[in-house]
Amino acid sequence: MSTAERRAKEKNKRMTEIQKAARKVFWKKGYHDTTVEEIARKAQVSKGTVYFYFRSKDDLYVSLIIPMIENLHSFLQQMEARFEEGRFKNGEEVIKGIIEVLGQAYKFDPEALNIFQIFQIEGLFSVISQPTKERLKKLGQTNFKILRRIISRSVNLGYFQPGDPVQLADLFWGLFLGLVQLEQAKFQLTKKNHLLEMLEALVLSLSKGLLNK
Amino acid sequence: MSTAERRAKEKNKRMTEIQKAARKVFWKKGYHDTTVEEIARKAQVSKGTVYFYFRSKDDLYVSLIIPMIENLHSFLQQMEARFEEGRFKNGEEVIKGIIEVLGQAYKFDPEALNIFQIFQIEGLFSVISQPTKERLKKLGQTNFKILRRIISRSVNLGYFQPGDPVQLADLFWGLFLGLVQLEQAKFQLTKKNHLLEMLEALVLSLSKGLLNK
Amino acid sequence: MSTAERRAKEKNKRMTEIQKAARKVFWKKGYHDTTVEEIARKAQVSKGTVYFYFRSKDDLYVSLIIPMIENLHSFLQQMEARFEEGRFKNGEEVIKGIIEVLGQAYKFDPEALNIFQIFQIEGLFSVISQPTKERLKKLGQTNFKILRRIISRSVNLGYFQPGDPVQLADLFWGLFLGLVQLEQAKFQLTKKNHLLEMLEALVLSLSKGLLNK
Amino acid sequence: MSTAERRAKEKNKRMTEIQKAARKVFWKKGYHDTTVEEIARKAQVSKGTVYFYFRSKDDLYVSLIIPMIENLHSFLQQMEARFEEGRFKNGEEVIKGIIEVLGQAYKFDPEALNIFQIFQIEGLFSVISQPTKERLKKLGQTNFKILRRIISRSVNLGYFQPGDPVQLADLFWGLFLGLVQLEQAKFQLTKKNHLLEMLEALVLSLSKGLLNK
DNA sequence: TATGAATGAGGCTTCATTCAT
DNA sequence: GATGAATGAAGCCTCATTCAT
Repeated sequence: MSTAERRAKEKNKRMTEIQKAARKVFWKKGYHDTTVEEIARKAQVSKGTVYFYFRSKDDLYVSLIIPMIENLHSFLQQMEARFEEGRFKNGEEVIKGIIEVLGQAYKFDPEALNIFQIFQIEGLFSVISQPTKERLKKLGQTNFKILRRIISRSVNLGYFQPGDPVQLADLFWGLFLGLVQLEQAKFQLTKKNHLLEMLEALVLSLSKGLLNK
Repeated sequence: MSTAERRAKEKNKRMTEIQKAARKVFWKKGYHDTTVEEIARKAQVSKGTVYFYFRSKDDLYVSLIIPMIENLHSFLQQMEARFEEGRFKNGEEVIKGIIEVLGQAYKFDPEALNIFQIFQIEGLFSVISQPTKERLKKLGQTNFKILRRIISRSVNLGYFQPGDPVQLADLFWGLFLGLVQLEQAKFQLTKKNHLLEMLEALVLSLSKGLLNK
Repeated sequence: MSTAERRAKEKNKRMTEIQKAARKVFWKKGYHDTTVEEIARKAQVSKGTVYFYFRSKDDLYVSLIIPMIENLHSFLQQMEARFEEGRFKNGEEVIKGIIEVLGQAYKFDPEALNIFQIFQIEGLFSVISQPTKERLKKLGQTNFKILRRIISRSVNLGYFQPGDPVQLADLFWGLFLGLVQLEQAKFQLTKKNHLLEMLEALVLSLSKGLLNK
Repeated sequence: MSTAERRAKEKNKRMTEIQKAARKVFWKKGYHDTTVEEIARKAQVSKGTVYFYFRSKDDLYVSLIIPMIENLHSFLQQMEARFEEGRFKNGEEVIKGIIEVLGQAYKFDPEALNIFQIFQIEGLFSVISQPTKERLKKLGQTNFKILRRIISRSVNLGYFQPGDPVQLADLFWGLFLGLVQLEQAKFQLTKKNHLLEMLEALVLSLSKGLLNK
């Protein structure tokens, strides 16, 4: 390994460590109540170092969210591809598929997902700078559009009962967000997380209601 | 009307005006990014006046939420009473009832409801002071308990499919929260609000999935 | 009694009540931590009323101190007059006389005396506005000069041991201030006040030390 | 000298500079009328820097006083030790010893001593936060107790006239406080300080009055 | 006269960000 | 590259004072 490579690796490691620390603190205290100071302390580096790797607090924050969204994007794309290939034979399988994607995203990085919500409710919070927000918005919307497309085609295929596909997508998305939220609130008390089980239960409930049988 | 009365009315009006302004700003920017300065400006009063009517920023914030929670409490209590009187003949009616209550709460004060969520995700945000949080927590939990009780009895009555009532309550609550959230995000873009329609659609979807038929 | 007289009396009563309340609060909390609000509340009047009778917080504050200084002035003048009349036959009587004057001043208004100290240590505190301070300074110095004159003559009469009369005056004055201060500190704990006894003891101790025998 | 050492020294210097500036301002204007702004300006640093070195205004304030009290504590302990060793042959030597200790304390840091008084009259002023006050109180009381012990034993040894040792301790302490105060007030005018001479004179006066001969 | 709502200057403190070493 | 001291903008809050009623 060349010196340059080792350097790059070393650099990368530092970055990752800072992000790891940042994730913990952001997740525990929220954006505003998190100080760069605390992140630096937890990452065992100086404040200056944090600013060496990240332009700003915002930047660091977003760096935690992007992978999460991209990950979700990747899962959704895969699902859409499989959908196009005709792998989903009926509505129940589609529901299961969607729920699975959401579950995977959650498993990928539960903490990032939590942070991700903040972005989702950005109508409520302007936790991040306007340009950053725009960038995230775009990414989020792209994902949402894929979801809509899948649902829309499911309706066309007669898998789902006729209805507004946008509304159905909202239903899924909102359900998911709400449950994550709720789980988090409860997690504070019980330190146990039931989201995955919840999602399972959801499949059963919804599959009987939404489907065209 | 006596002078004293007019004064009292005048005073009350000012308070309401400040709250109105506060609601707008809190709702637009979130707790942290809202400055008392801006609230005062929007309410066309001085900062001092805000502090004349409210002990602190927290206090003002909570003053917006409490009525909402209490309102929800009242609706839930009414529903529970009706439930005890045997007014709900089957699971579908229970679902409709619950959705209706949530819808009423939303209609009562859509903005407050949004703010209320912040409290729901308080694990993520420590947006408000500890004592204030405790106070809200208690109120919120009481409401949640009523909801659980209703669902639990519905299961016992055979209205709903057997299952964990807590999980079902979570399902409703999470669904509701998530949808409100989503609607708000969309409201930012379209300025149109579909929550009530969404809730309607939800009745149909869920009633077919959850019910014991 | 004419209407005008009754009015004047009524007015005077209000003022006195405010001063009474002010004295209590100033004495308990000190100048800075006392709010006009609290004085008004304790006097059962509105804040506006306080400002009707007193130009400012300073003004009210000083209004409590002036009588105290004037009272001391009067006592000192009386003593000096008696001294000139040759009523004090020896140094011990002079010491007793001085201590008595200080004791009387204390008895006259213990609280005001406490407040009065603040003025004494005005080198340390600029609790009051400059012009007000000047005014008080002058009054205080006048008193101090009388004290010096008495001591100076006592030395000339051979009552006291030769020494700088200014220094002796300081000794008395400082002793008195220090003791009052100490008593106050202890008063916080024991709620008992021993100043008068202390002054008695002082006579004994000093009379044996200072006198020319 | 290593870079780290130089840095540490530099840092220490800054702190001292801030304290120096703070002392001047606190001493001139008193706690309340002193603004952090002014201290920062006088120390030629930004407000933020003051808070980098001191947690709060209180903290800075106390940092000026503690050394003084500790210094006094050390002197008193030394004296008590010498007392126990039988170094003080008679009452006059004890008085001289006490006065000397007080004089040393004054020499150590005249300004801090002045500030210290504010604490002495804390019944009157609640100049500092409750916890801070408690901390100071304890330190102050410890010193006072040593003084009392010395006096108490002096009485038992027949050095002093029978009497309440607490009262005698008060006498010394009050005298000292009062004189310091007075000197300070005069210092404002003459810019000359006679405290040490005053203390000398005091020895003579008191030694003749208090002693058992 | 009396009230008390309203004001706004000013104080303390936090913290993201910069920069000399 | 890394550090951490230094900065200063900005936020919350208090309270003496004013003024319309």
